Amino acid sequence: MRIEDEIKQPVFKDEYQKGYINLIYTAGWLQQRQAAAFREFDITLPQFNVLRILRGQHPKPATVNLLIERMLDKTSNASRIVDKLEAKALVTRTVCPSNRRAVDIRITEAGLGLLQTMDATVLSRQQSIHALTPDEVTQLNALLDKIRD
Amino acid sequence: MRIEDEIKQPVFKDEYQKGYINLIYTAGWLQQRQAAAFREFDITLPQFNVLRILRGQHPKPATVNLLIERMLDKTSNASRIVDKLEAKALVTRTVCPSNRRAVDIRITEAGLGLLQTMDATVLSRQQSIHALTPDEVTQLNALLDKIRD
DNA sequence: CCACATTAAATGTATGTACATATATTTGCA
DNA sequence: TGCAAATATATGTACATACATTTAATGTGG
Repeated sequence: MRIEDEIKQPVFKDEYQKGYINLIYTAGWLQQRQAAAFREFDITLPQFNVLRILRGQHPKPATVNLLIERMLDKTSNASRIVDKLEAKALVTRTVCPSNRRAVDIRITEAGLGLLQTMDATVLSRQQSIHALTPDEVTQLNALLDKIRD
Repeated sequence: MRIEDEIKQPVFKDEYQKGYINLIYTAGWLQQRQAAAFREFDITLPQFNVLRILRGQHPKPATVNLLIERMLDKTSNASRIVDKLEAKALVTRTVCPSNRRAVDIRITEAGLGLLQTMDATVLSRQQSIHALTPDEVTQLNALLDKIRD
């Protein structure tokens, strides 16, 4: 659907303003579809992202700092997201022996199992972007990178 | 900066996965820049968006329902955002005379004044998207619309 | 006319975000 | 050595989001 119709704003000042709004709207649209898929697994999108980072490290531990570095939203509060995952026994938290300020965070077997169950679902929710041809995705990536230059 | 470097994930499964992450990351990047600009005006991004919708209606009132229809994030809680704006005397809330379930929300003179002050700042924060040529923005809009088809 | 569904908004609760601050540990250097 | 700065994480507070529930007003079919 055209962005004009989705937010019932018939006129944009120019194509740039439309691009700006379209970009933010589309990202939100994609994220909401993912969040909906996550609900049945009783997990949120940031929690899922943290779990995936931990799987990437497994069996090595990660620290909170490493999570922050890798997360899409750098300013989020990794510590409290780990709290929630720990409460669900999807990760463990132990004081790092070599640096007692830091905390070693590890994904548990339960966490790995959950991710495996979810992989198919999550990937299918990312399918919307496959509406683009390979050339178009490459174009999109170039345009987005240029915006952030 | 390339998205690979920004989130320190050197390899993506394919260009589609990269596109997905790039889209969400770039939207967040843009929104954080805007939020930073808003801070000095003691207003948040959703509050600003609601104010702009109200200015669009002015001098007609809007209802909470109309705000929800027009907001970029449809699921957000318009009622509580209006609470905050009302507390700052940027909007007024009166029971709609023709339908006492509904609430007429109007932007105040103070609200209009704030928006006018902010317009320049906000626009300058949207400048990043002007890194694109007119043709490129048009391409971007077409690609985003295609994703949401 | 009235019970019942529908509609509009507000509220409750859990989670996440943004920013400042606190606590504990480690490091560096006078 | 000892003490200040830096580092790693946690916590406090305000705001927003997501979803369910509640409250009040309106519409509707029997």
